[in-house]
Amino acid sequence: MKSDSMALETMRHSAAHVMAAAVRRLYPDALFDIGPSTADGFYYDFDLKHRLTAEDFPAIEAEMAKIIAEDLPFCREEKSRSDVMEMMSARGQCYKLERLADIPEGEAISLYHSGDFTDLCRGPHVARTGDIKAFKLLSVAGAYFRGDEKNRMMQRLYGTAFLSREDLDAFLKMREEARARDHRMLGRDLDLFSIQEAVGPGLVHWHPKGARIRATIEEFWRREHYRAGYELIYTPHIGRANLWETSGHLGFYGENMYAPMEVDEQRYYIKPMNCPFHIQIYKSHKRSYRELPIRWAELGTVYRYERAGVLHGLMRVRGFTQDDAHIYCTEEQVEEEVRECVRFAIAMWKVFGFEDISAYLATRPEKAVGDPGRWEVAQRSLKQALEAEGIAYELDEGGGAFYGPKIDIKVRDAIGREWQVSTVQFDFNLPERFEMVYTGSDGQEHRPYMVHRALLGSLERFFGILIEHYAGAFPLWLAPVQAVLIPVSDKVAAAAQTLAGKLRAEDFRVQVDSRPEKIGAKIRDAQMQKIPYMLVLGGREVENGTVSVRSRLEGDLGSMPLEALMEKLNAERHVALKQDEPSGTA
RNA sequence: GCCAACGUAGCUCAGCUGGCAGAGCAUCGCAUUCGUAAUGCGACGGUCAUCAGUUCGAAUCUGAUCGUUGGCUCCA
Repeated sequence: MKSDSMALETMRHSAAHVMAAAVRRLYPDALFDIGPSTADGFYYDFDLKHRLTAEDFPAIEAEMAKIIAEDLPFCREEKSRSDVMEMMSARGQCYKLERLADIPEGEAISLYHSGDFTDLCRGPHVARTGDIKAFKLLSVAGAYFRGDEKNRMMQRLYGTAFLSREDLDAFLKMREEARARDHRMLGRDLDLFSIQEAVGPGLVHWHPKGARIRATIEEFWRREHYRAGYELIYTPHIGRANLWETSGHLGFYGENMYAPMEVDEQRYYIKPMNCPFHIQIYKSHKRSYRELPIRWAELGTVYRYERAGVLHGLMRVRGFTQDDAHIYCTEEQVEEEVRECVRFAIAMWKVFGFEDISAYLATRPEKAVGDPGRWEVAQRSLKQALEAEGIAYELDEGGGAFYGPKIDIKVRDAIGREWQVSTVQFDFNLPERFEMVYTGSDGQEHRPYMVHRALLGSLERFFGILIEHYAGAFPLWLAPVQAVLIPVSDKVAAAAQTLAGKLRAEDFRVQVDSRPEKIGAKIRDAQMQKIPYMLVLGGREVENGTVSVRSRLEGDLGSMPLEALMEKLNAERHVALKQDEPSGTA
């Protein structure tokens, strides 16, 4: 397995060389940067006059196929720095010269030759170009030299390669699958949400069906928070400039904040964060150690200016609602509080069908505020929480924010993609800036520990992930329309309305499709809208007091009495929610 | 913000080197009253993203703006 992945990486890197060689044959003026393998393929960065587009791919692929058919050997050659420098200068390969300068003095400098193509490269490579089994070019995009936006923009050509044709086909099929469940497309087709030019980019409209799902999520979220010992609060959407000066956001987050509005000669900013408001509630009166831990949660809507190029459907927006909470506690309580946060996050994700959960632990960076002893306490608690809950994690040493260490939790969706979602982070900055204190049992003032945490992240992004995870086919408890009633003819239309009324009285979300269409057409529409159940009602059913039930997944289930249907639906909608059991997160 | 591509009816798309704006689906109307993935006929629907320019004439060519997409950078 390990050696397989090594072999794959090596082959992809070699494929990048072959692609570069092909580009050189087709565009002799091309300057080369680097061409590494990536998680699912490879790329190579070029600087060339011709603007590459997907239309150029067939020609490049054909040239690559030719090079592979030539079955050229990859030959390694070590050379002196000056020799390589001379060679690259002669060819005008300025990017290669810069890369050469990066190689530390004393380290071996190697070239790889394959036919007439030579590249400065550490290797390793496959033995011959013919070892590249299956490849395909995927896309072209701009990329800054060395990833720095101050540098020149290169043309990055992406491709992928696999050890077999079957693997490549499987990969392409998976890509197709990911495209088919794109939340932007499903959001429109299932009438869940929209983002409109007339209103502005990154601003989300939740249509009735999307809103119904959101309301269901929010109800569940609130109930679980109360059960877990949180209090819920509401705070304003704007606040005076002075508040943001105290918090420091105007200084270090100002670029992401919207311009202020002036009211009564005071400047007000729309909030990019909820924290200062939560802190103000904390500071509304003197706090005792007896009140701690304090856990306050809010579905807090914030607005952040995100650069135009980064917006993406629901995944990256400019206005969004965080499922935010802040915990204020004593040092003794830190460990337990952090562990509860992690436990709560895991429980939450499992309810929504995400089972594969892992994490990053990011620790103290070079530049940091706060007492190192407190950082130590915080980091230890985060580590212990992950280990106690059995969550696999990667350590990102020095990757924390300047104000505190954090855990980021990631989940894998139904088609294996990872999403970074929940976060638990300490803050040693805001309690100082706002001079937050509590009175201890010793009668002295102490600084509380402060933890920010979001379980779902933002409702918008969470919704996007959820749509793609379920491919729009939501489980019964989330489905905006749980069942559609299909009267066979007008003769039973009234009976259908009566039945719908009975189901609504039991909190089922049902609609009646009374259009003068054939049953087949109504079934088809319901299937395409991914409605879990279709209830066909005709003379037979009305006479017997039954309904004919069709499941979205299993097809025709035959007739059953109304009571049996309700029982079935009830059992199914309560599976995830476990409504009558304690949540186990308190 | 940067590089590139794109923007024609609610949706998916056609519209050739500049010469009358099109189809399917959806919507609406009429007929059909139907038994588990598309009933038939008809109608409505567009400042061709916006604004300038070139031209006798622009959906088509040029520029700017807005927006979208794929990446880069960012993601306190």
